[in-house]
Order: sequence, then C-alpha cells, then structure tokens
Amino acid sequence: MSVAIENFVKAIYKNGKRNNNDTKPGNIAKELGISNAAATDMAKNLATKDLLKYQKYKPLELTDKGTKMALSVIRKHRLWEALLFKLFDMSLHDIHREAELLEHQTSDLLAEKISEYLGNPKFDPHGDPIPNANGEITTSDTSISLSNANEGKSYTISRLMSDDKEFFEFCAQNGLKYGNTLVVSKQFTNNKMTQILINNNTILLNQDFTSIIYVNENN
Amino acid sequence: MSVAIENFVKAIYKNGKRNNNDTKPGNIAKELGISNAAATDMAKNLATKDLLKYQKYKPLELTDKGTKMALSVIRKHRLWEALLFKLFDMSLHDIHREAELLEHQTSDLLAEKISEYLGNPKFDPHGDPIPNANGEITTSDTSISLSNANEGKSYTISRLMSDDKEFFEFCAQNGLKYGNTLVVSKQFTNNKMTQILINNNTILLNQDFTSIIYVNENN
DNA sequence: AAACTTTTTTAAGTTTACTTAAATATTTAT
DNA sequence: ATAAATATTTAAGTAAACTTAAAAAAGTTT
Repeated sequence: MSVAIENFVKAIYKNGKRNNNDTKPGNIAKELGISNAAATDMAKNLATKDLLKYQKYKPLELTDKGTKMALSVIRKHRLWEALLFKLFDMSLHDIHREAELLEHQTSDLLAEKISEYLGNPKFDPHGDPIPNANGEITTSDTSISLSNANEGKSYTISRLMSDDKEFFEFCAQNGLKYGNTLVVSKQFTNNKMTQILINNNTILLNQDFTSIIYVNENN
Repeated sequence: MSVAIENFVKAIYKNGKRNNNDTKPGNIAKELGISNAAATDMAKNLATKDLLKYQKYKPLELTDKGTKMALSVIRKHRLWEALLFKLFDMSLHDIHREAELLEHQTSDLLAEKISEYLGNPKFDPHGDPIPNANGEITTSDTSISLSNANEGKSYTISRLMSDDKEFFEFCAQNGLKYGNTLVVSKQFTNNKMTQILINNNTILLNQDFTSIIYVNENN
C-alpha cells in the first residue's frame, strides 16, 4: 500500500474524529492538497480494496481494515514524534514534519522497537494518544478544551492538537507545553477569549487556540 | 528528487567504487531489480538533470551534482544504521533494510541531529565510512581485504562490506563484528580459503566472504 | 420553489517509473 | 575475422496518482 493511500486513509480517519466530521471527498482533498477529482478517484479505488465504503455524494466511511491502517500510520507517526522529541533538540513543528515522512517507511518491527525503547508511551509530545499495535487508543476522558475551562482553576496541559507551525511557535514562546500547569484567570464573553497565567506570565488566547489546547483540572 | 532517482544515483556510485567498476545500465538495472530498458530511460532522464553523463553504450558517469546526491543518501543511510544499532537490539540486516527506506525521507536537518547525537561518527556498524555533510569521506587506508591477510597475524575487523542477509547471519553466529579481533591461522592456495581464529573458535571462510571482510593489522 | 452557488463526479489528459518485445550495437568465442 | 552470444537501445504500452474542464447533483438563499 502506497504513501498516497496511507495518507488518504489517515485524512479520513482524522476528519472523522473532528467536530465537523465531514469526510466527503472535497474535505479530504483540501486536507491533502489535491484536487476534488483526485479524491473521488482515490475513494473509488480504495473501495475496491475494502479500505472504505464509497457511495456517490456521501461521506467516505472507513472499513475496519481502513481504520486499522489509519491507526497503524498514526501510531508510527506519534512514536517517531516521541522518539525525535526525546533524542533531539528540535521544534515540535520540525519533529512533526519529519514524522510525516518517516511514518510511511517504518516496519511494524521498528515501530515496536521504538515503542519499547520509550517504555511503550501512551501519549506523544503533543499529548496525542499513541494507538497500540492492535490499534487500541487510551483516551484521557477527563480532559477538556481550554475554551471550556473555569475561571480561577488550575489545569495541566494534556494535549496540543494541531499541526500548525505558527501555533507551535506561539506555544514554545509562551511555555504552553504538554504537562505544564496553567491557571485560568479570566474567561471572556462566550469563551471567545481566555486569559491564563503560566510561568508567571499572563497571556490572552483567542478561541482558535483555546479550542485545540486540552487540559485536565488539578485537584 | 524522487526515491527512484536517489537509488539510481546511489547504485551508480556504489558500482563505480567496486572492483568491477561497471556502471553500464545493465549492471545498475540488476542492482536495482529493474529492466535494462528502464535503466537506459532513467539514465537519459538524469542526464537532462545534470546528475550524470550519458553516452550510448558507455558506462554511466556521475557528475559532481550526482556524486553529491549519492553521498548525501549514503550519509543518511549510514547515520540511520548507526542510530538504530545504538538504540535497538536488531540484526544488522534488519537495520540495513530499515535504513534503506528511511534514507530517502530524512531532511538534512535531521541527518545533522542524528550525527550530532552520535558524536559525529566516521563509521557505521559495518565499518562503512559515513560521509560528512559536505560529502567528504574518511577512509582508513591501512585496511586490507581478509583474503590478502597474512598467516599467523592478528587483525581487527574494520569493515563488513555487504548487504547480504546470509552473510550477516553468518557473521553474527561467528563473532565477525566490526572492531573484533581475529588471527589468520592458515591461507589456502591462492587465498581461495582462509582459516581464522576468532573468539577461541576456528572457522573457515571462502573467498566470497574474505573479499568483503576488511581488517587492520594489529601491532 | 426557483435560482444561484458549491460540491461532486465524469472525462480526458499528464508525468513518473516502470514493463515487454524487437532492433541494433558491442563483446566474446572460435 | 566472422559467427554467436550478450547487452543496450528504441518503441510501444501500462499503472498510479495526479491535473483541468465540463457535466451533474446537492445545498443554500431569497
């Protein structure tokens, strides 16, 4: 199975997990930077390989086989991120970029070796869960989006759910890092803006950012 | 530049460095497991990209640009081998196989990080020299092929120059490892067979193997 | 509900990296 | 030196993964 196929299946899986939940070809095409026509073509092709169910004009639905493939690629991606993060001094964005390529050239054996070496971690440096070799995911159910956090409470950052360079740079500059502690000092109307205290600094976040930062309340 | 191109250029470089020195399309084709016609096609294509000089029926010659590309790929391959060897308990053959894929998906930045992490090593676990970022290679000029070694003398293994699974398995079983010491106990007619002492065992090697094992004389 | 916009699909075409088969050149053996 | 064997090249064709343009369906607005 090719890189194009792995990325396609992964994009469907990821879009399926998001709020919008739109897995129609056009959305997948946008995600992958290819034309809508190419996405439709690929969808038909993958249907014959039993990786997804294709019905004209309907959202694409991964089969069990397709889901398994997506999770295998995601597992490899996150294991690479965890390994590169541990070994090298590189920005999260650079690490993400490297993992995006390495994930497709990694045997199951190597993935196991990486996992073992890291002590079979359940989360990568963004706090994204690492599926195990059977495709099972541990999700920390207690974590909430920072936009839903409460004023005056203290939280631990459990996930930075993004691939965006600017976001990572902002995080790096402001101490927003997996495992760090913050206090919500003020939530503005409709949680459109959130003021937080972190590393003795006060910072103001808009909803684009607070919606992709996940936290667990400290007790 | 594609994986196919990187592998093509690498195959020419490697064949050029070997005794036979035959870089005609057919030889490269055999190395890569593609048809002669495909190799001729690719050669013409790469000539337009200034990676090699192509003249009908003549051996292929890499340009400076082509040589640089080959060395960059080889550098990444050997850095990966060194890293995987250090971190994981995997056979040299498995490590080679993984590196064969990873080498094409490694940014120069990541290569530098790996190199740094390993202390900028000059040799990989087979004893193959690792080109530096400028494509310069350190070669240990004092090393000779085991088939040219002298009876009764002691040597240190400096290189196991092969990609072959059976060879690596044989090496692993018999203590033939980069850095290990052996004594040549007998050279048979025309060096066709060599008897050596290693780890208190006597083993007999044919020329297929002694010609790809390189050693340095101990003083 | 009709009109407009957007999305999806179909159709036709491109590029890369191959393939096989046949023609041609080179190399080897006698 | 010529014939036979081998290797290289040319030609034609294929599959994967795209593209653009046009047609068709779906969704949105008034």
